[in-house]
Amino acid sequence: MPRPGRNSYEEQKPPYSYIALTAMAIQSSHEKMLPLNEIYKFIMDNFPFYRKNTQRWQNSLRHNLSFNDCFIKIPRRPDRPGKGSYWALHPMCGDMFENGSFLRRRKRFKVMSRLAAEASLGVKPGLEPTSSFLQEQARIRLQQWGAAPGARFQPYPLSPLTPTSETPTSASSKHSFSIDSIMAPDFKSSPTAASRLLPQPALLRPPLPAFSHLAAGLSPAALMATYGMDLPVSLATSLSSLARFSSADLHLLKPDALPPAVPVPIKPSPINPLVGLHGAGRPSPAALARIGLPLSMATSLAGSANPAAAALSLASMSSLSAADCSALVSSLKEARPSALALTSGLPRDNPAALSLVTSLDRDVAVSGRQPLALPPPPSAAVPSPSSEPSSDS
DNA sequence: GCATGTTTAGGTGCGG
DNA sequence: CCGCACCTAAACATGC
Ligand SMILES: [Mg+2]
Repeated sequence: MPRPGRNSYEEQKPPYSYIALTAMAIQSSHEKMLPLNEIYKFIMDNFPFYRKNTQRWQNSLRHNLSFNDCFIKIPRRPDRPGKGSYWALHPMCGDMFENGSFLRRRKRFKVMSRLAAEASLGVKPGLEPTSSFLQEQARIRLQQWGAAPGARFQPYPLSPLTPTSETPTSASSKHSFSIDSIMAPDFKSSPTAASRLLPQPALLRPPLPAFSHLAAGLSPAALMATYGMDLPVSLATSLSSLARFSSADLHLLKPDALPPAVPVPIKPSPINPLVGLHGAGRPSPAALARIGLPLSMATSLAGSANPAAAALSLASMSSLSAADCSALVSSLKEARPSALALTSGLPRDNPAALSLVTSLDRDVAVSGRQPLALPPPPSAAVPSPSSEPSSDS
């Protein structure tokens, strides 16, 4: 029997969960993201208990990374070669722990499931049971595009702050393809399905300058969650280090200051970096980005019988303008599974689709990075005369 | 083979 | 009893 006095620090299991340990490791890093082996190293350096039986607990830890939505992968860019992705905290997960002691957790963080997404979008539930339907939809769509090289992407409304009115989307954007042709192509393989995709405007990533004043203060990981493909770590770091973005900092984002887009098959993470701007526990405007959206808020806003009231309540919680809020709420209802799918990944097994996507990304790099007029900086909170957030129910 | 991820499955403990 | 957070094992895929 082990002596009570002898098995102290090095043999005692720390009272922290794997989630807590991993969050500690990630938050201790300057960029708020770490590769797997660095997470290992942090835990072993700081908790001698985990210097033994590494195979066992590391298996559990990897399970936690995959299973828990609060951990997301940040794709590596060519300027950071290495094994595996970076792991970061989901920008929406906020303060997972009471007071930050890592000992007690609040509610489990879960992003919108497929069923919830379809329900909030008013879409017929599909047949595939897997929760990774976003990736699957992306794969299917891209294969279709690969078969039809002239096709173009629907712009995805990732950031509601993106001035969509200024984007070169023609009136044909209302020519929506049938949702059924996306959701169940295997069951509806009519020849018109592919042609119905046909005229589509170019894929638009939210252009950085449009909301770069909001990028100031975000972690590099949060920025790269959306711009992992386009944003070098160094630029993400310099952006996040700004206390407040001013027009004098625009030179950081001049097109010639940005490196050329690199056609690399990297999965963009379906995360919007604008989250977390309004304090812990507060839903940010980006919470309406449909992706990475906490289920409770997505359903309540999308399902609100009174969109105007929902927008008003959102305005009271954020510093967004009333117009932005109403646009946000309405766009939530109009979101299509294809828009979700577009953000969720690239196929590695389809060269045709891959080349198409990378070429589109080059177009985005040119057209999406023109210097834009900055939206007015967030002023004081909206007075909101009827300040009660009427989340009808 | 090994590192990195994803997923399924079964188990424990706690609180309503 | 149930739901929930958490733990552990293991099968499996993928890329180097
Ligand atoms: Mg995860």
